Amino acid sequence: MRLSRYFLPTLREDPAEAEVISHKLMLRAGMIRRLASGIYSFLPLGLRALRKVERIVREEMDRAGALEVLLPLVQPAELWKETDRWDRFGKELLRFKDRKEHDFCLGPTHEEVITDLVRGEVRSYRQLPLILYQIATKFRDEIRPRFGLMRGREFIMKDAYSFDADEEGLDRSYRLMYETYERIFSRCGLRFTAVLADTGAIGGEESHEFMVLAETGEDVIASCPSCGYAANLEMAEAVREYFYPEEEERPLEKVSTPGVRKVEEVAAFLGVPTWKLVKTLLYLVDGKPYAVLVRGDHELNEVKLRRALGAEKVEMADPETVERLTGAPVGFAGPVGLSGLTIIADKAVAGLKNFVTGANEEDAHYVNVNHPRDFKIEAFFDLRNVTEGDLCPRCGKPLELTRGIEVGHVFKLGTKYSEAMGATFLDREGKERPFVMGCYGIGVSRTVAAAIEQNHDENGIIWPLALAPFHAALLTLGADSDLLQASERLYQALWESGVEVLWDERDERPGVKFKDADLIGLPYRVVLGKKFKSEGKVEIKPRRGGETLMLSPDEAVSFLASKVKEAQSS
RNA sequence: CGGGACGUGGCUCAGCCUGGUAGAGCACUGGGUUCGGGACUCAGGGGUCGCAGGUUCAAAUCCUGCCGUCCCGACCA
Repeated sequence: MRLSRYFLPTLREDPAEAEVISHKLMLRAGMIRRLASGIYSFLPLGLRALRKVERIVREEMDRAGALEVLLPLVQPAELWKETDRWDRFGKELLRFKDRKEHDFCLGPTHEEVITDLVRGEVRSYRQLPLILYQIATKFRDEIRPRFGLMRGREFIMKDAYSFDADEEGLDRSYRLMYETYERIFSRCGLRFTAVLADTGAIGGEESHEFMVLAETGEDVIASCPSCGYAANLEMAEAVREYFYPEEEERPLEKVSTPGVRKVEEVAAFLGVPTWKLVKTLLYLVDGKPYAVLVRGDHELNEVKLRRALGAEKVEMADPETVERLTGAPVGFAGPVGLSGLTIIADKAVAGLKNFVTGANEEDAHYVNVNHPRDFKIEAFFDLRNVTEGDLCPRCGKPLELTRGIEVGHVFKLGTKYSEAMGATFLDREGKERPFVMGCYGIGVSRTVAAAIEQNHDENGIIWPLALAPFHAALLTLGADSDLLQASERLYQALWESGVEVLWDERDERPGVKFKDADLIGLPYRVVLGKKFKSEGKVEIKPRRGGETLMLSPDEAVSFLASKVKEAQSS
């Protein structure tokens, strides 16, 4: 492609709308443009990168024996009512009516549609297992879209669904998809890890997330360098036991703490360490009030809370509810004297002596609180986020916390959807049974952003060869006809030998070409300039750094062709 | 949904507090010089100052409402 004829509007300055690096760079490199909040157009360069991811996904899914379909974006409400998700799915489900006043939604995911398709067509265990997938646009009306393609409302996703006759079959399909995902992200040239995950709103039994490791990731991963255990925060079990020093229980005492609410403020005010405080968090769990106790220096994890109580929905009580339950404004809740709700606690609270809590009274705290002397805890659970220093639940060595971007998610769904929708087949004995299902997603557009988030420097993107929109940039520095003719011959020869090259033959100064080349970050930069005129050599420089090669045009072609071939066969 | 910030040529922003003929840099068009890390110069084109109302002799500027965008939080592949 000749750059003078390409559509590549690069920006020299960071656009005001972007905060994270991948978003800034994608805008600056002319890959995407925003149409509305969380909704983006792909420009030619961005589309080429997207297609690279899609192609790898497609090849690997096909290799695994999955079959590609294309399902509708617009879906009728009736289908969603069958699984009750019409009511249960939050506002992310964008609903609307057609001209006949029939309810529809934009598909945020396609379990209902695929289950409907399969229940109509698949009758026998002999047709199983079946794995169907699509690469398509999804729409989720996110509460707060942000970070460009990382959390858009409209996005490209690969979603796959497996149908098996039994649990063993599901295990095989799940394993197959897990391995396929490892192949996909390896081929993309990304550093990633698979972690244990919660199944969330989609529901199901077992789940792993595939995380691209990047400092700027939204998710925290707990991993164990010794044994390879890895889980996201919701799943990482806090196994560390605390043995508190023997202390005599001192008498309960109410102290005045005017205007002091936050843990750090209270600790500083009373001159005690933050771990001697116990936070009392008020929650509505499926509508019922709970007081949840967590040590002052720990953080409650709501997903753990939901799971511990087997609840559908947990939400923090609003200030009015807090006041009604405790008789005090937010910031002074405590377990002593609380009634009409259930008190539970994180395990780390067990055995803590003479701690500090709110007094359910404005500007007052209790000191020397003791359990069970002063109040009663119904049950202890693992409710807190692990922190640096927590121990691996599998091998007991210290855990490390790193950040990642979720690009893939695999679930075992079981029969949740097939039962709800009456999707059944006849087994060997002629008995009707629901399909045992799995579902497997990859955020395709997010993967592009994650790749940039993981691979960039102060000058721009540094594409992994497998995802690069072009393999190389050819810069012609100068406009004399010899140079242009030699460049054109090289350009043709590169394409003919399988090297996708973007030729910058614009009438621009060298600095402009170098800056743009760095910004769009193609893996190799090939320069024809002075050295070519004097010595007949072209300059090849890897974008990632490393030595610059001076080669003849023929050598340059075979060098780049071999690099490309190498990457494609890995 | 709560809190905060912002909205002025395609982009980045100044001007607003203290009302008085709409600006800069980049980008774009034409000329000249330049040519290995975002050149210089001359001449140009391009703006309902987010929208609607109000105050005023006069509103980008002050007031009210709405819309949009971004950030933090709750939520989520």
